[in-house]
Amino acid sequence: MDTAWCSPVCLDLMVGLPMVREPSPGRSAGMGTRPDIASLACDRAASITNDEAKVLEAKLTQMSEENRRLAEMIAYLYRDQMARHTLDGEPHASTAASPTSKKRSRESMDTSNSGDANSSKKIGTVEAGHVDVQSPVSDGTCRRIKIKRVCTRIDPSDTSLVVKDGYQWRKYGQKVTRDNPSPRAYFRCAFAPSCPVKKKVQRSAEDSSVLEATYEGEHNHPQPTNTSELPRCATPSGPVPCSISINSSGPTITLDLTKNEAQPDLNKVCREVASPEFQGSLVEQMARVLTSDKKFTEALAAAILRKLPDY
DNA sequence: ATCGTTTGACCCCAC
DNA sequence: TGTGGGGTCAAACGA
Repeated sequence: MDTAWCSPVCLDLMVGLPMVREPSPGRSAGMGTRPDIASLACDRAASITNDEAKVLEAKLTQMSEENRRLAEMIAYLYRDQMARHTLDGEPHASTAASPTSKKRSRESMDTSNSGDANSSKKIGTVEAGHVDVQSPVSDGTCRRIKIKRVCTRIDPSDTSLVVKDGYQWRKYGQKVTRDNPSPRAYFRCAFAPSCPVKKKVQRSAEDSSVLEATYEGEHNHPQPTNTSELPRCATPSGPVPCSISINSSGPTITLDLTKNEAQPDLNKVCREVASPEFQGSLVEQMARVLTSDKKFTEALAAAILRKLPDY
C-alpha cells in the first residue's frame, strides 16, 4: 500500500478570491432583490472600453501563465514520484531473504539501500527507497514487511534524532552500533497501540548532516495529518496528489505530497513544475472544479464588478 | 499523576 | 558452544 508510507509535506496554495464581498454603497442601495451577479458582470463587461478590456485580458493572460507553470510543476513532481514507485516495486536482489536469516536479511537490505541513498545525495536533501522482505510469523507462514529507508539532510548541530514524517512516534531504545559512532534511536508508532510500524533513526556514518530513517512495516491506521477528507482529482495520466476545495475562506488547492512513497527533491520539483504537461493538467483540474462551483462563479463575477467603474 | 525519554540489562541470532 | 552485536524491555527520571 502506497499510503502506508507518507510524509507530512503538505502545501496549501490559496488561489481563490475572497468569498465575502465587502458591501458597495453605490451598489447595495436600491437593490431590493439580489440580481444574478454573473449576468451583471457580463452586461457590465459589454460596456467597458477597449483599453480596460486589454488590461484585463493582459492580467488574465498573466494569471493563466502562472497557473500553467504551477500546474506543470505539480505534474512533473507527481510523474517523478510515480516513476520512483515503479522502480521501487521491482524485485530487488536483496529482498529474497530467507525467513531463517533474520539478521542477515536486515543487514543486506540496509547495504543495498544505502547505495541508492548515497547516489542520490548529490541532488537533494531527501531521498527514499523501500523494499519488501519476508518475515516469518507464528503460524509458520511468511508475511511481507515493507521496509523503507529515508535520508533527510538536517542541521549538523542538531543532535536530536527526530525525523518529522507526520506520524507520532514513541522512542523505546537507543543504541550505539559498531559501524557508526552516532547512536541509533528506535521508535514505535504511537498513534495506534496495535500499529506494528517501527522506525530506526541514525546519522549517516559518511555525512553527519544526514539522518537515515528506516521504517519497518505498514501503518494500520490513517495518517494523523487530516488530508484524506478532501477529494482526489483525476488526470489523463493518473491521479495527481492534489485536491481542490472551496470553503468559506475561498478556493484552496492542496498539494498533498504525503501520498507519495518518496520525499520530493526540491530541485526536481522546480523542474517539474515548469513542464507544460503538468501545468496543463492542473489547469484542467482547476477549471473543472471552479467552473462547476456556482459560488465561485458568483464570487468571480463580483470581483470583476469591483474592478470595473461604478455604474 | 501522567506521559515520554533515557539507559542499563537482557534476549536472540549469526558467526 | 562461546562470543559479539543488534534489538527490545523496563525501571528510573524529568517535564
